[in-house]
Amino acid sequence: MFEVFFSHIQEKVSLNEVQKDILKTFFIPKKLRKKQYLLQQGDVCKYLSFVEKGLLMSYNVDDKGLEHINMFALEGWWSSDIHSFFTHENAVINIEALEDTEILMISSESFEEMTLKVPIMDRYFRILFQNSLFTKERRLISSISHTAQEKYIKFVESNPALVQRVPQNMIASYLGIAPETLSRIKKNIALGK
Amino acid sequence: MFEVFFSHIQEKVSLNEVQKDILKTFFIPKKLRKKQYLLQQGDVCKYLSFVEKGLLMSYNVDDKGLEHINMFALEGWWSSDIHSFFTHENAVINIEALEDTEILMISSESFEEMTLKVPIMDRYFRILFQNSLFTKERRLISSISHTAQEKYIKFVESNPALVQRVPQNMIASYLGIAPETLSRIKKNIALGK
DNA sequence: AAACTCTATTGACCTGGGTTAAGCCTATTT
DNA sequence: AAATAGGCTTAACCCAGGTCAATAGAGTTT
Repeated sequence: MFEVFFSHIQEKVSLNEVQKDILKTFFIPKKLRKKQYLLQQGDVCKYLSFVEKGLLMSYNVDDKGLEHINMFALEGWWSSDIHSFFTHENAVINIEALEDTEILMISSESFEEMTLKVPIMDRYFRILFQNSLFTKERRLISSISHTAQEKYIKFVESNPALVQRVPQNMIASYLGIAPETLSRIKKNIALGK
Repeated sequence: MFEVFFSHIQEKVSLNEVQKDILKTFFIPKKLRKKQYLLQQGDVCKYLSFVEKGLLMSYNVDDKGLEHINMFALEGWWSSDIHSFFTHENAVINIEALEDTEILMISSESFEEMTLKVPIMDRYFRILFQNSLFTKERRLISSISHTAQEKYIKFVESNPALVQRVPQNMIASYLGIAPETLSRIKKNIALGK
């Protein structure tokens, strides 16, 4: 159950067996069925979750009632409404399983305790957040300076696994374009642009 | 010189005098004149900088030669090309002073050493990055689901200080809209939308 | 296998905001 | 104080991509 988990953490910091055993006590394994919610907008996000197997997506519904996918989380990714998790304010996103999924969850109280008992986890999450930060930065730049077609091409290049596993209308939503537009883009690309 | 600096850090973690003295040895004070570059696209970003006084902006030039402002940094904010700073790859952004500015800089080697000598700084930066992460997330959601006018109104609400200190065309660039559009939006708002 | 439900495609039409270009106003610079 | 530059506004025009609507598989349910 913890294979993917420890291997991902050890890409960033090293852990000894004692630390691993302590970590295991803080995380709760959970299985989600396809289409099952992990979090609903308006609830407080009590857990930060690591995907061991499967696929999650998070999305928000805007003031006009439109859904926008914010992020997908494959094996080895974390998912949560970070703001809600750390402040206990209401979540602004929904998290849903796109496939049957196995996760490891930690509550915010446990998170606090974990960083005190295994301080190197502050370092792990510092590195994790700093990496996500620059990925988001790139996405933000891309959302402003690229055309819909350029965004799609970049997405396919950097997320080949998702293209296989996620329906096309969800990729459109993630890219912030209409599904009809994505369909036309694919046609253009097939015709050699 | 370190007043704003320590007060900001101590909003997130507490430091004793010994830790403060150690930290002081890692940071280099520097003064920048208005319009002076702190970093240019293509160079490696050697420093992470904290703004004690003044105002920085970072921007990138896209494939089409268009400039996009990514972020402003007022007193109490950090600025750098995080990715370049941590990986030593070439920076994709420029950082420039919009006013005469005083900063505290730390090199990446010093950063590493600092986190080893004062491990609570891993925690400080974990919290800092996690907060920036959710701010970026919000901006990304906003860039997709709001109209140009809504984006501007939100910006004014959440950044009143910047509206005073930054020229309008730069705010337009930050919001990803044409300066002409922003001018029209302000007119609309003045006319009661 | 018929009835639903989801997803993708295609066409016709429309609009928010980009582009181009001109003119104006306020600071700097010389 | 004249010249130059940077910033702001306005108008005319245009287009990438959104919206609406119809059609058609592909997968599920009864």
